[in-house]
Amino acid sequence: MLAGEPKWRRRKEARPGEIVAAALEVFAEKGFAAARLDDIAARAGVSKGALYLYFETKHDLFHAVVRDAVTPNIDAIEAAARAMNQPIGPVIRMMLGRAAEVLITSPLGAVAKMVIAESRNFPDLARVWHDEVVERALGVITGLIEAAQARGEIRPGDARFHAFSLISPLLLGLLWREVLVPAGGRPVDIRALAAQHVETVLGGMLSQGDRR
Amino acid sequence: MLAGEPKWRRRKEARPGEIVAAALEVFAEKGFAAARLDDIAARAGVSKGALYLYFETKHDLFHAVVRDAVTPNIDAIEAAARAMNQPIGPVIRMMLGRAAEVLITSPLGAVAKMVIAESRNFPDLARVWHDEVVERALGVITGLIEAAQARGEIRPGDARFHAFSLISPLLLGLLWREVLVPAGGRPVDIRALAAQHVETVLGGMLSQGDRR
Amino acid sequence: MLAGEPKWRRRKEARPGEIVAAALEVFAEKGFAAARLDDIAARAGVSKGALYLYFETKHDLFHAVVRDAVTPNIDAIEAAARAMNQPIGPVIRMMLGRAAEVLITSPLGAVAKMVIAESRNFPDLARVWHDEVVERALGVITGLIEAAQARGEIRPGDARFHAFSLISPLLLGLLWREVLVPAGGRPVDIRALAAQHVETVLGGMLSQGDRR
Amino acid sequence: MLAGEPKWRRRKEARPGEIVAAALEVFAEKGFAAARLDDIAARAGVSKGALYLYFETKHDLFHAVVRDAVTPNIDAIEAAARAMNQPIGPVIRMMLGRAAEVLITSPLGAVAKMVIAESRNFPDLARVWHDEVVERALGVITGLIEAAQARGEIRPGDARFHAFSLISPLLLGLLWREVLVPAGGRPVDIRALAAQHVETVLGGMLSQGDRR
DNA sequence: TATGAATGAGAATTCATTCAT
DNA sequence: CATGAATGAATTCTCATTCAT
Repeated sequence: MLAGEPKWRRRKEARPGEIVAAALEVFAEKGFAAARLDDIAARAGVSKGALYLYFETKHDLFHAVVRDAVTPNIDAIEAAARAMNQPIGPVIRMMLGRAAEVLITSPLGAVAKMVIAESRNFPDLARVWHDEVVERALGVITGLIEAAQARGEIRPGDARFHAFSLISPLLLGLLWREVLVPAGGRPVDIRALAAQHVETVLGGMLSQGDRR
Repeated sequence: MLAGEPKWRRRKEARPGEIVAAALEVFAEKGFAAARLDDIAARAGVSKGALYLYFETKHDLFHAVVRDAVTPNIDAIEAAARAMNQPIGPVIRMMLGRAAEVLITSPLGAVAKMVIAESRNFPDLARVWHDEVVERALGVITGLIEAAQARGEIRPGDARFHAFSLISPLLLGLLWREVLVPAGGRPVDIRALAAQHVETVLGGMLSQGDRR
Repeated sequence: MLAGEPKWRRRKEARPGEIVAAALEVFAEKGFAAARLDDIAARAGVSKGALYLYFETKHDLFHAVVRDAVTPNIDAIEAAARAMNQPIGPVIRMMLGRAAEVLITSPLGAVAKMVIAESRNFPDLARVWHDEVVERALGVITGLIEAAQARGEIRPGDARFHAFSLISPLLLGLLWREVLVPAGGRPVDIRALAAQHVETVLGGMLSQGDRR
Repeated sequence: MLAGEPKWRRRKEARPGEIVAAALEVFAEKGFAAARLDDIAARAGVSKGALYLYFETKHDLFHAVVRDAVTPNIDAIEAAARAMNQPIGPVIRMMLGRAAEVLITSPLGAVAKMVIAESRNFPDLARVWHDEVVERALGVITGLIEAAQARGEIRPGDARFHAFSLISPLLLGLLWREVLVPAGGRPVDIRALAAQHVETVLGGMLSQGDRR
């Protein structure tokens, strides 16, 4: 070994992130209960004991995984809400396109699966998802629709239901990819699905004169 | 315990069903790994050992739970496919209404959650769902849409994507009820959601002359 | 089914014997602890509950198996002791030949294996074997040798050791057959082994003038 | 517990040996199936879980016990084969004396008992014994005898049977000590038995001129 | 008598967590 | 900080024994 070269590099800063990343993989693969800390430690390149330097318990680590996946996306959603005064058609197209992009490229799908699976065992995580992700995204879209209805761009009808109508194929696509493709289902082109869906729904939602 | 009350009673016929019902509850509540056979036995009013008279392993019992929930619904889907030559609007309205009814009143929601959660640990169950439930339902609807497109009732566009568009809010509603309502989310009226959604989507899908 | 023909034949008398025979097979195959009463019952063509009509416990059944194998052989040994006043050579040849025959054709080998295996868990069975089988057989032979020594037919030396010398290859052959042949060992011709052994040992034991 | 006394100590090197030793005791006492890992752990001064740090399963531990007892004795046997060109009488006397010593002072007796008991459940262990212990020892002695027959020192006759004749009282003595002495049998002086037996058998085997 | 469904104590095995090093 | 040996509570699965039928 070369003198002066440290046996291992101190990475106090990086460690928690690496552990969370490894944990995400293992939790997504096995589910919370079936995931073994041994595996997570091994995948993070760390000893089992080291996990406990950064996280109090397995539950704690799971929380961190979910929160870490949620946090960055909150801001993205908030930002999207700025463009609220544009004509609704292009706004919706843009938002769904962007949302599809996020879902495809981030681990949100895997985390969503975990939250669904463990919602009864970790009610607080389900609450975080509800409050910070779902309700927020839904609120933004519902707000856009209500404003558009007020302007006469969109036909009357429950704005929240309209938001559900718009978002839901993304969830379906997500779970399809996470659950059914590994089981032999043919892959779904989420972007294309979202694009066609938006046009269909806009076609049904927009007032006669606003079809564009 | 009342004197003269037998410690147990022979129930060979009824037992498996009772056990599967109890197992469904516990698995839905805790997930596969976290569910304890003790709890399942207790909820079924049976000793732990009795479980093994009817099911070889915990895995086996889980399989039985999923299959028992799937089987009866397969026929319902098949039956729905008969009405294929009606004008598409009423047919779609009827089918989605009926599907919403089934999802609301059957344990399919809970089972879907379990399948999503354990898709990696039980790939064969994910496959059963894919083949027997999802692909089948999707196939029926896709077929209807293609026929309607051939008749000029529905605009061009990927028929499978249209089917996704139609079905997806049901999945969202389902998971909303299973996951987010217990976490404090406000309940969703799945029937009303389905009703409004159908009208919106039909509005966007139907050709100009067919709006009805 | 022919009228008048009983569904099954009452065999109150035969049952215990059939059960013991089945138990011998299973115990010999698996050992006491690993033997399952289910298997014994099945092999005896009887329900598990029926076992308890004839034997109080699994231990009890094991006792019965060992005793049933031992009892008939005791008399044979006793009978052999009558011929004690013949010249020793032919007597020994005859006795060992007969013993080899018994060991080859009776389940004594299997039972011996069981007794060896369970001697610590069933000390009383080891005692029965010691008292009723081993010590008895040994006593007879030791007596014969002592008498022959008194007559000057056999050289001086510990008569009991001489008895050990004579008997031991039979035990070896027995265990060879039970243990090593199933593991790939080449079979031993116990009769031939006994025959050659007797001549060798007699050659060493007999006084000079008595070689015959 | 004394304050300051650690709940456990790191013993990575020593542990496996300690556990195997404890396991040998318990297996020899109870047999494989009836031995409880709890007992083994307690006797090794270790927690139940620690067993699984060193051995995958109970079967695995049993294997280790048998192999550990066999291995060192293989070399001893091989070494004994060097002296092959001496006159046969002294060689045989020496070998049997040494063998008796090994059997008396090593746990081979207990292990032999276990192998006999579990030969059907662990056929591979029976095979190891056959190949590594029995056949090897027998081979050496058979070889010696054949050489001596070629030199005319020993009378004609099946050399392998002669080897059986020589060895068998050791097995008898062994099992006597393991099985019958605990059941009340009077102890056997294996050394004296071996000594007298060798002389008797040599007396019958050696050619006329070679009696020494 | 005979059955076999049901029991429940017990055993092997796993794994989150701790702590001496 | 970091390690990983050790712990022990928890869990699945087995099987001798019982007892309603």
